[in-house]
Amino acid sequence: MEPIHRQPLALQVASRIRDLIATDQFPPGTPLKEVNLCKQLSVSRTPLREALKQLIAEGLVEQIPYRGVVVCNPDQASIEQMLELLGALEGFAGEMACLRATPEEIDAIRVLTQQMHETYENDERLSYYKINQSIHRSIVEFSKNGELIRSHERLNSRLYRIRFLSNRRTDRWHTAIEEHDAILRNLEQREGLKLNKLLREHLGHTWTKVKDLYDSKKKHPPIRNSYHEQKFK
Amino acid sequence: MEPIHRQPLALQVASRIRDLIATDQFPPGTPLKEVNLCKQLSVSRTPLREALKQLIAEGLVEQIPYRGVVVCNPDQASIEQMLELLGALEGFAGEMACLRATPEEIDAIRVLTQQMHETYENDERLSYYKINQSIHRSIVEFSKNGELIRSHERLNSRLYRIRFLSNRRTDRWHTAIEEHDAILRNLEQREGLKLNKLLREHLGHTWTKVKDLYDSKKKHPPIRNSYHEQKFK
DNA sequence: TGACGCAACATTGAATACAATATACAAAAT
DNA sequence: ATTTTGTATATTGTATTCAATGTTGCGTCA
Repeated sequence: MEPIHRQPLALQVASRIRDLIATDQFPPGTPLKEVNLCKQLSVSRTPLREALKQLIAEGLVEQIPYRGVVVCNPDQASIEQMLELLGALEGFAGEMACLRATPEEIDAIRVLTQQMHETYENDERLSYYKINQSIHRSIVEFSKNGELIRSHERLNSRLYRIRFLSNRRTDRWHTAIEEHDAILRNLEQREGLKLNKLLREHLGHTWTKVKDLYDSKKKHPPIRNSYHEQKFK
Repeated sequence: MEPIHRQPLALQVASRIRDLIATDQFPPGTPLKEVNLCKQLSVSRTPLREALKQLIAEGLVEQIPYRGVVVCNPDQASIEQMLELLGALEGFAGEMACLRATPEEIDAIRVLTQQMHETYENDERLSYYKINQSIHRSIVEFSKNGELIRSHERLNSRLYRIRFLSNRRTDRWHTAIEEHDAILRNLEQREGLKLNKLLREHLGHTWTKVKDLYDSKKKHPPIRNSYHEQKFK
């Protein structure tokens, strides 16, 4: 029988903060002050600190001794590295999925790819983004490698926000969909090596999108709303 | 001038426990009771708990609510998955290293490989193990991808103990060294794809070694010295 | 004899109190 | 005027206390 899963407070706090970061409510640079957060989340410092420790381990926030925890603001270089690694993980996952995915699972990808086309027709960017995420997550799941799935999940969550922000760009939308068609085809035909290459390239293109976003930001630097932001440099 | 790096207590505690697990002083199944460890390490529960949270995030220990933390005892399936992922990471790292390693860095690998030969001649297994680790770690470093390096480091540390234990087997030693020669050759000639494949296969062979160890353990189950061990099942 | 219930104990979860450290600002010295 | 230094304050790091939960073992009752 399925055991009941408990959620210690620290875990709940961690997921909440994760969400707040992913949805840009805690943008990079935000100082996560313990007493403030305690009040906002109605928990005491102990579980909050344990949650922060977890986020530190995930690389979502960074800690400076006696100075506190701030939301990470990865620079271009580390984002490029993260996407490169994500590409490697997904590529390998795709290769394994070609060996291990069941026909039913491939059907599921087919359905999702079809839905992705529909979001394109209807210009629904948010749905597109979510379906895109689903497809990639599914492919990784079908590798049937739990470690790989967890690694991917963690890295992906760190990139969630930045990829979401770069999703507004519409110029690469069409080619992205074509790439997904190719991904589906190669999965259907169990062409592991080709799928690996495709996925790595696909993520490489994501990097160019993100890079454009960054470059345009540099020209028009956003107004900072937190006077604390520069404190830690 | 080089800044002084502080080590919060929790971090120090975490590395200490990590070492204790890697060196098999805390074998799988060992319950990590907070008050005990506090006394042994002379710290209070708060930093200890934060350290444990970190180890949980790393996957080195697992926590059951209200029942405590125990050293993970990964089964064959998850070890296989971990090694598969490690192979993918190292393979990809090797591919990138072919693009990015400097000649001096490749020289360093050459030196290490030579030293590895010497440990083989002199039958020094511990040195062999450590040099082997150095080579693999170096290749990953030469990928110049910090994210990849950290992911590899974490996964590798989880496998440290089990690989160390399986290092006693001597029958695959010679072929392993030959593989390392091939790895060096392909790195020198910047044959990224071939090196990728080689490294993945190399790790695949590690799996067969580990598997043999496991299988022999099954026939002669070790005597358990902790009466708590079975408490959590 | 075996199952159930209850109580005592052990252990973790959470909150609070206290100590260590860093920052900011003002006063004093050059 | 500028730099330095001391002190107040804010914030994190650590220890301790209290509460919640799980386990064990014994006694009672069918």
